[in-house]
Amino acid sequence: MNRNPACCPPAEPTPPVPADEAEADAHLARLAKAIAHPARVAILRLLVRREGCIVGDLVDELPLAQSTISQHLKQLKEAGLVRGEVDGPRTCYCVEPGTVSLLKALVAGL
Amino acid sequence: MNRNPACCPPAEPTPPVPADEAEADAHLARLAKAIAHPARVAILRLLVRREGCIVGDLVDELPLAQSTISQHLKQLKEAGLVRGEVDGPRTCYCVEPGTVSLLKALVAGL
DNA sequence: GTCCCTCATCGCAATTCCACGATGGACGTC
DNA sequence: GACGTCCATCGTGGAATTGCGATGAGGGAC
Repeated sequence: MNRNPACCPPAEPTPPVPADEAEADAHLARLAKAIAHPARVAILRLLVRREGCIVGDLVDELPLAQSTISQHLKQLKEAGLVRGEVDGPRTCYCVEPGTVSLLKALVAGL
Repeated sequence: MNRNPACCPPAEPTPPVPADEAEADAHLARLAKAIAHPARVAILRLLVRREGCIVGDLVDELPLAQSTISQHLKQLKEAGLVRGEVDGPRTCYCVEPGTVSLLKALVAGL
């Protein structure tokens, strides 16, 4: 069940740096909002643990409907924390390490 | 304007440690939600910078109504990131270092 | 006492979030 | 081709956020 195809270990371009004050606040707020729900934290953790994950795996692990999980994945993707690549009939999601690092840096800078 | 009375530098009890997996997720989600808005990030940063701050100072710094800022402060307080103490007619807010440390640790542990 | 200043709280409207079932597109398998 | 699996999206309710002005409690100054 732990499929780890060549979908995920990508060379992310760069962990971009925060710009000025207000923009850093806004960026941190957006990233924080992305993980401001227990289900999304759980998803992120699962994706980190096994490097990449099929949606069906997440549906098995979490007590939520498939559509709900898909929605949470969308939010994580829009925040840039996660990437999804179509792998035949399935979709493989994986974390975007650069964005996660940026989040950690922004929080550490508080 | 930078008032720093004896209100704030308190000896916070302890930075409590996360418990099991699901509870850590929930706690991280709650803290993340507290900073999931640019205004709250800005407030937190201001409180860190000058150690403690009167509400009026925040109203001067931020482009928001007094009632809105008071509301954001309430959310930060409920998350435990901030503490408010009445100082005569005013109220002095300051960060709760233990909770901030916990947030940093939880994010770093992703 | 009477003002005035500071701030928390109370509606209220507009928006967004959260969860779900249902639908449908894309892709293998046969 | 027909069928089944996997998943994204739509539509819909209910709840929570976000912003504001208005109100009022609490304390100093006089």
